[in-house]
Amino acid sequence: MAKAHRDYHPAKHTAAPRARATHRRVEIPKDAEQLELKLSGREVKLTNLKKLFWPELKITKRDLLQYYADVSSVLLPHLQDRAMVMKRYPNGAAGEFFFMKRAPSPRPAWIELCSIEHGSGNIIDFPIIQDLAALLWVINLGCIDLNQWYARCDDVDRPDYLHFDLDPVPGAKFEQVLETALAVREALDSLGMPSYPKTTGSKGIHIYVPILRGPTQKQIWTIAKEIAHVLASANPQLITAIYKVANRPKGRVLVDYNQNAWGRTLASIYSVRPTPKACVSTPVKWKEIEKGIKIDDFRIDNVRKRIEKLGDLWNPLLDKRKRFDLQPYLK
DNA sequence: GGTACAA
DNA sequence: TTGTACCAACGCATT
DNA sequence: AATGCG
Ligand SMILES: [Mn+2]
Ligand SMILES: [Mn+2]
Repeated sequence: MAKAHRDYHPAKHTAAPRARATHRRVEIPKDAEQLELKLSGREVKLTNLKKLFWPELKITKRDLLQYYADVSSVLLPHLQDRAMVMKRYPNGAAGEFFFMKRAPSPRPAWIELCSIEHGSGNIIDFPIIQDLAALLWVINLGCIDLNQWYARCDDVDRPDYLHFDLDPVPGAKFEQVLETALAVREALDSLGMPSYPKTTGSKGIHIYVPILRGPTQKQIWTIAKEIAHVLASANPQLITAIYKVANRPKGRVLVDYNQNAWGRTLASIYSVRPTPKACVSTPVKWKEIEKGIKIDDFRIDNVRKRIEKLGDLWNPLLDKRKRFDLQPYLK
């Protein structure tokens, strides 16, 4: 394999034979402490099912697994073919966490891998979450939210989207995040870029733009940076794009373009977050942002009902067509 | 959450 | 048998 | 070259 450098990161996708049936509702029993589930012929062992992941809310690890099983049909397409960074909370939402990139062993033979060479020469075998069995396997490891790469495994330096990560600087209220989101949409509209918002489930909003695959992550970063700085200068009382924390004016909303970088990730759509109320990163309509929403309107206990009603509002992010062509904007 | 290894 | 360590790492900006 | 940042 050729050596990795800034704009070239070889990767190899190790795929097992596919068994990707869409499932009827999978029901995880409430009375078992551990069990093995057989899903399309794949056995996955689920453990510590009665452990309280949110003690105050009486939400168990079993309940978290059940949530992910229930949303899997809308979630899995967004994870397809992407390396997954695991953020593991074996002792629940308030417990300590650690990041893990290598798919741990032993593991089921059907866990697919994305082997990515890093600039340092390190080669890391990330897991890819391709089906319900793999999803439950990774949640059982203690993952609460899911953090997948922006680029698919067959070309890990050419992402499928550009995004803006809106973070309130201390002192800023969520209303300002909403206002900033609308300003970002307006700027993207004027460039002809389609844009889709979701709550992060934590404190901010993510806005994604589906793009035609082609530009490198670095080129996408450059464009996002330009847009963020234009927005900040046009709305200096509301928005900042300053990278250094100490120089960042208080009470503004950071339009963080810096996450558009190789090997970085954000919490995925439909991820439960390790917050006190078990909030979920939830796609919303621009109309809802205009009307006003709150982060904790969307939680592990009510998002399933919303999905039943609205389907996957981010389905356009998966569309092969109707993706924005950044080519004319590349330097 | 699960393994490896030391005590 | 129990206890503890381990489990990631990029690249750009600033200094 | 080392540190800060997310
Ligand atoms: Mn954020
Ligand atoms: Mn951020």
